[in-house]
Amino acid sequence: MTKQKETKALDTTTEEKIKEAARNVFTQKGYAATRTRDIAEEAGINLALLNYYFRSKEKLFQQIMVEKLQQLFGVIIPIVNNDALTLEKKMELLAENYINLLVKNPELPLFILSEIRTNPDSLKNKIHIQEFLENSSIIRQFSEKRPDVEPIHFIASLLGMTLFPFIAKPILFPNNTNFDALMEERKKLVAVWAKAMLEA
Amino acid sequence: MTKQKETKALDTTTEEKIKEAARNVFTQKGYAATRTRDIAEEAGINLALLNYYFRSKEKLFQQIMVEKLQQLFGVIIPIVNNDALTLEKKMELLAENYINLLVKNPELPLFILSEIRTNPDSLKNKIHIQEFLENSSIIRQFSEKRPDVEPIHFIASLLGMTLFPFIAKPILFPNNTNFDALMEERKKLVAVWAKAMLEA
DNA sequence: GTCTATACTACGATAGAC
DNA sequence: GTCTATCGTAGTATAGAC
Repeated sequence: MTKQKETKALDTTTEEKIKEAARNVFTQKGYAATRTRDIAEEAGINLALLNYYFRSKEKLFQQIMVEKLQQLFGVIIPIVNNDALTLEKKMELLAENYINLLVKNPELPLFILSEIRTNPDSLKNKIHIQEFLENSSIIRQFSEKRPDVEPIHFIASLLGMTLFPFIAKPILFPNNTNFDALMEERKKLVAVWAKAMLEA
Repeated sequence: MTKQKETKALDTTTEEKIKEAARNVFTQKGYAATRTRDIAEEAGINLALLNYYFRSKEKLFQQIMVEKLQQLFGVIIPIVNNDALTLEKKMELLAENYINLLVKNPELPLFILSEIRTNPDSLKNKIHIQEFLENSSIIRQFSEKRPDVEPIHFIASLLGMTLFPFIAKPILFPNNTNFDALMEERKKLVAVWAKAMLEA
């Protein structure tokens, strides 16, 4: 039996502690406003250790960014490209699974969009959405049903309805009162409204 | 006759040159990643002059932020609260006027949302959307038509459909090809789809 | 692997001449 | 009002002891 790398109960290795702290600080303040000292402090370790493990602030950030991109797109890809699902079922699943993810990680979409804005290369060579979408099952199904409408309009509306409340949360829901409950009931609304758009 | 402050033909005073440069750099890179030296260079003036006119990076940023908030909300407020307009007409005007504004200033919504995220006080004491929305004409009209749905869901969907393509532009439209033409045709789509949502 | 101490650079801001 | 020169500090990263 080969020796496996041991994983501690709470995965509380130094490397993981730094990563966890980096997730918090980067997603809260953004790359530019984050100081490596903040991360070190939050991780409860010395600043030098951060560079020992990750070489630089930039390299550490890249790792977090890749993680977050996978989180955000990991939900959408298996649904959108599953030919076994009807278009209607796709919309239901997308709304439900996305909102589930976002209630747990409300800062996720704005983090990614903000960092891409500041540095468009965050995305380069990591995700190629356009080619992916063009050949996707959801696009084919939509075009069949609505050949008169450019499919990207529908995708943008569906994603907009789902993601926008989280993106604009500080503006639209500044007091945060029962935001989660609203999002819970929103799952059904998005599906219903998206279906209505199909016929209109 | 009192002496008026003279306005040069192209308003090319030093102060305005700095502000114009600040608009460009801040909206492109965000507050934290912006260096005052970049602004000075772009304005074609010396770094010291920036502080002479605006005292600090922070103060200069505040001025730009207020401008941008007025731009973004200036479009929405007169429509949303105009009792003379039907709900349907409001949706048409909102889509049309917002997209007109955003085609000219595509970076506007993501700039504001990103900066609020990094520093929520950017908004404090500047705009009170919640109180404003609660008493708005559009909310009353919607509640009358659809007492079964929390109105904020509808607002979020309408704004999401309109704003999201611009917020997610680098992801959804990375090649930028005929983006403007798509947005032009989107005006009608948003209105049609929003109306369909009213009945669903 | 982890720490202390420090090098080095970049940035915001100001002093002071013109 | 505008410039040059510079101060002070904060930030990333590394050297070297333990």
